[in-house]
Amino acid sequence: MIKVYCKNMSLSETLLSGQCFRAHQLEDDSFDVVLSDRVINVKQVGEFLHVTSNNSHNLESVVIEYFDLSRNYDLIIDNLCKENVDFSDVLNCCRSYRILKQNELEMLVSYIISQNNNVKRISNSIETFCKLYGKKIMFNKKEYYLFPSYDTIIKLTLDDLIPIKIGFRDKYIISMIEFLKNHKDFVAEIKNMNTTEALNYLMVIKGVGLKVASCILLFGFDRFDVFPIDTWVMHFVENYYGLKGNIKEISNFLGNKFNNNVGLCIQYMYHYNRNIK
DNA sequence: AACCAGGTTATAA
DNA sequence: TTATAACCTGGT
Repeated sequence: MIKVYCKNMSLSETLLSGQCFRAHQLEDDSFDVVLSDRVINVKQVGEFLHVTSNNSHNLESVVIEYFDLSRNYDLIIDNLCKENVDFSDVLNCCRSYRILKQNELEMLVSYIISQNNNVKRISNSIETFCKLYGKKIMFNKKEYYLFPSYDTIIKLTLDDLIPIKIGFRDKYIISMIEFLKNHKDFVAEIKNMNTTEALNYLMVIKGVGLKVASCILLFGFDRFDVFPIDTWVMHFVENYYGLKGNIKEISNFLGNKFNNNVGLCIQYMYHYNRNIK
């Protein structure tokens, strides 16, 4: 077991907020979480995370990256509070919430599935997908399945997707697969792009619009200058700022307000509206 | 029994 | 260029 310092972070708030579809809460309030290459059990004890895993190789750095522990959220939030006093109560409510750095390919598939869908069904679909096509991991006498590899995913057909129960989104996954076949190194490619380039690159895939592409960049590539505006955020802006408009108008409003941290702030709005208020 | 869900696409005005 | 219907499916 290793202990990792996680000042001012809330594990449960972070994992249960809806950004991650593969965290399992256990009776002792710890979580089993399936990461890219391993399963971890993580429990918060004060300002530390106690972590075990089936694979202890580089475990500390893996945990630090996944929970984004090297970023100074207090500093970011303090600065945002100064610039946006009218938003400070939301910011302060979200101080212990972290943006996870999740697997890129998993984010791509997960957020394509997420459109016009609910969290429970999304989780079920992803779980089935992993069970069918991912590598099995035994951890604490339980079965877990890693997210399927690139090489496995690009071989899948429309028929292979039937048991996943994703309805009309199946053709979008096929479009993604065709895209992936031509871009084996898409992760490295995106890392070398600015955010606008990366969004346009991803939106070539049928079923990936601005919202889904933004979520992929936010949760998979820790890009905070994106606009993951969904129905929850639209409701928040309407209730909180009395602003009604189309996505473009809301984007302009938020972009001018929050600049390079607009993605983080929008995620806080989502979190605040859906999980706190 | 409808209604809705972390949207996108295709079509029409 | 902007607005609106249609979309699989199961959870509530």
